[in-house]
Amino acid sequence: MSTPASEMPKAYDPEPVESRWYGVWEDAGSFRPEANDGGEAFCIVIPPPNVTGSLHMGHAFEHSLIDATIRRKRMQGYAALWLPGTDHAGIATQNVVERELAKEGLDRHEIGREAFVERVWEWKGEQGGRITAQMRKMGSSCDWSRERFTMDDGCSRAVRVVFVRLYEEGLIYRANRIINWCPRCHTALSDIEVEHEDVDGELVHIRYPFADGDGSVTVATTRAETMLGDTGVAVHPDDERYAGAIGRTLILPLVGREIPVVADTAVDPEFGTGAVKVTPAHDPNDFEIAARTGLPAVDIFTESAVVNDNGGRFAGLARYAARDAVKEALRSEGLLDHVDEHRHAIGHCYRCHTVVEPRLSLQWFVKSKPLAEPAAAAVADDRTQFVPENWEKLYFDWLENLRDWCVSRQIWWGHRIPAWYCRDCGRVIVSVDDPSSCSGCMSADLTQDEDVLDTWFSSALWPFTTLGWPEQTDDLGRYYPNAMLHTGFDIIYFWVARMMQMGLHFQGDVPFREVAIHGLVRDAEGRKMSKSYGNVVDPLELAGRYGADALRFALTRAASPGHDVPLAEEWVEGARNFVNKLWNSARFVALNLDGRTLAELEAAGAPLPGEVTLPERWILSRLAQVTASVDEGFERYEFAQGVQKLQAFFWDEFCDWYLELAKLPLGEGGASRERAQRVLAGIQSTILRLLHPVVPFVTEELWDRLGGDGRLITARWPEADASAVDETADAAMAAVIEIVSAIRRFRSEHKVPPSKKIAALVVPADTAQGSALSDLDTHIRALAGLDQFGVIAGRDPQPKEQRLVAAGATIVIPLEGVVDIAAALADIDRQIEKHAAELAKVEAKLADESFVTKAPDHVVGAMRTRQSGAQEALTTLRAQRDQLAG
RNA sequence: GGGCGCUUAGCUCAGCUGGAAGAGCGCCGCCCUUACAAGGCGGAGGUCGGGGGUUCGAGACCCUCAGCGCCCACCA
Repeated sequence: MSTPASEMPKAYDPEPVESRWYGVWEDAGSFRPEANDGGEAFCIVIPPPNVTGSLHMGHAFEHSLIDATIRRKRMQGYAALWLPGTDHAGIATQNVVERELAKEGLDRHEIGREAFVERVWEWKGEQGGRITAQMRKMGSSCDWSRERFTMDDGCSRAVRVVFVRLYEEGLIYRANRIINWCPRCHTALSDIEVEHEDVDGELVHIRYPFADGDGSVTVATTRAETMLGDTGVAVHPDDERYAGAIGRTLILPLVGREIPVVADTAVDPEFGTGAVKVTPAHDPNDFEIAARTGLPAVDIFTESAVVNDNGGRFAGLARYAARDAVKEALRSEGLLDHVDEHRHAIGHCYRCHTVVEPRLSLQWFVKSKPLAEPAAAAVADDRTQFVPENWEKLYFDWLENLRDWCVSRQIWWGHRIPAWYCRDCGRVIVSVDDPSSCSGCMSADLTQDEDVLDTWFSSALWPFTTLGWPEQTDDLGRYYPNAMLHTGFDIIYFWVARMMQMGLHFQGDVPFREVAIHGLVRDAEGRKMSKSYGNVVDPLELAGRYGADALRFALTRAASPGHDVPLAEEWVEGARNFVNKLWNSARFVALNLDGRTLAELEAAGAPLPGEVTLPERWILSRLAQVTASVDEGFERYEFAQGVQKLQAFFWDEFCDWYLELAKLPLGEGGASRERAQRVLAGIQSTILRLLHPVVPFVTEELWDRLGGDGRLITARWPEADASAVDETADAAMAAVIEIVSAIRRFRSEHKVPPSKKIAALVVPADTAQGSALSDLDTHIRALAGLDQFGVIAGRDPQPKEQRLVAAGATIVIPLEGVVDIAAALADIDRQIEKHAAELAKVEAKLADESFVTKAPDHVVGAMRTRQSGAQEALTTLRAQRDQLAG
């Protein structure tokens, strides 16, 4: 023991404890799986946070779950590995550094690509350690010797190997397609990087006159400015209204271009006017119509969504200014038919929230089908299971409707695409290593593709690149597939589904056996934490004030798969109180161990000396049950269930009842004291170990002070001792508790001061109860504040006595000098009322013929027991009432 | 337009296979009882969103309505 128990302060102070242990653990190598070398592998890779970010509440929550999972597995003897790392977060990080540059009045284009990337690496160097330092503060038990970064050498090489392999397999290709373009970030985005939002817009109806001057066709559009890029108008081939129009030529207003009317079945005759303006460069549908009907594409926007020279006199106008100008011009030419209100969804960039522009451009794509099908199958046949299962449906739906993934980004921070173009022969060379000459014409005049890959491309490889792939390392063999993954539902598409695809394709097996989905951390009112609400809480700040353990406890106590977690400061305060209670229970135990350690007493173990008492049998029985159920809760990631059960057991049963009851045998000395010490030690030790995955710091500290085996607490995960379960003891103690509570209630209701000792006699429900009560008479006297207590076989109602019915027993309390008759009568009337209501309810049930015949015997039997119990209670109480009233 | 989820005590939520309504926080009394006032003891508070149905029995299962939330969607 490092500190004598007598020096334990009354109030637990987390600060010195939490700042001490992390280093000890790390120095001992206890976060390395090698600490359990012979054990079965159990690996979780971290969902890599942004390298330049800082720890927010969502991380704190997720990490609490991962850490609880990994610490428990470690205690169970697994070679448990929590593999940490960070993500380069392409667009996000680039944006941050660009803002830094802007403060200096600089633009990335001014300093050039090389200098800019250098700048980002510098930034990463300065900021990169922050989040990992914060994780240490929170107690996350990562193996930092294996820490990775998505852009470190190994991961970068892996990305190239994957890209080349997919390219050679025909699963990566380059094509001119309509992609989602962010005019602020100046890059393409994948479909899921676009967030749709309903907005009130307009449906503008424009007349396009025929070239021959004979009439016009009216088209409807939500984006009037794109008419500048129209190269045709499409109608449904069966639409009689336009039967004569197909093949005729229209004059595009404001531009003057001659454009044809074409027929295409993609047109919905019901919508708008049934005639669609076709803008192949700025709308995916139109692009496809154009592809089928041979219409050309005219790009009218710059990369910033400003009208370019193809827009004629509108050139130089930003897209919304152009929209107004186009409408105004059409109006003045009398071609603006009318404008309807129209609510529709428009896409925004998920990084900067700018409205996304569909844009025709040359990009790299990953073919989806061949990768998606095996990924769906692996979940369908349970090689990977989602917890809770209902997220699987979402996963399947997404994979089924997956379109090819645009993976090229026009930014500078990221994995540069390993493709080179030969200036001489135009050949495309895709290669893991930088080529020095063209593989076709041998020319040395090569230029590398300017684009980088989507950040999620490297994330998709995380479960195996972090283990050393493409090298066939020992870690890869040992820890792939990962045991499981903890992550949020918001990145099932971005990340989970893609890891499944890549893992299956490149490793031939799923990346993890289970995916436990957690919810969002919300505030006390259930609102999402966000800057705009101003309800964002800093986890480090809370941990600083209440302890990392308290924050972890508060989060874990509410965590159940798939569900959001509300968090208010009061909850954390409550968790802090819990930790303090734990501290003090240990302090009590420590003060009563005669300088011995938990380990010594546990080793002394069974058989316990002397005769094992009811409270001892009971608490050991309860411990066994609770251990089993906590273990099961953790195993199923039902942390809330496990933690709440443990909390209730520790506080309500162990502290409130057993510790109080133990004070007597501890005072008796001899075998009684020895026995109580061993029981206390066993329970305290088990509680510490069960709690350790959730509140590692305080439990380690207490183990250090009381444990005494010179080892860290991580040694053993407790197993439930099924043989300790003792239902007889459970029932007997339940009765004792009920009887003591009844007497306490009586005292409290009649304001009998604690200093005033009263007497009580109990007529037990049966002989077993009777002997339990007799055995515990001293305890009961202490707990209920009695100076006299006795168990008697029977007693007729007498004047100046009160009767309480509890657990089938009758408690007799002399009233003389304690409570006046009127108050006692009122008390009895309340009890009579309660039991009469119970009897009425039960008898109504038993009078129901179909209940008695159809319900299972044990249910009917239980009902009969309740009936006789209520009847007896009423008989007793009424007789007593007559006595008092008479 | 599809899909998912939620509606239980003042607040946030548990209630797994249908058999006497729970926790934490808050609230109201009484207590510094030598582990803990960050505590102890006692208490109040719910016709489980509405309406149907299945069942001997429904907070739990089915249908339906209402309200809220989230995700997906290239009808211009």
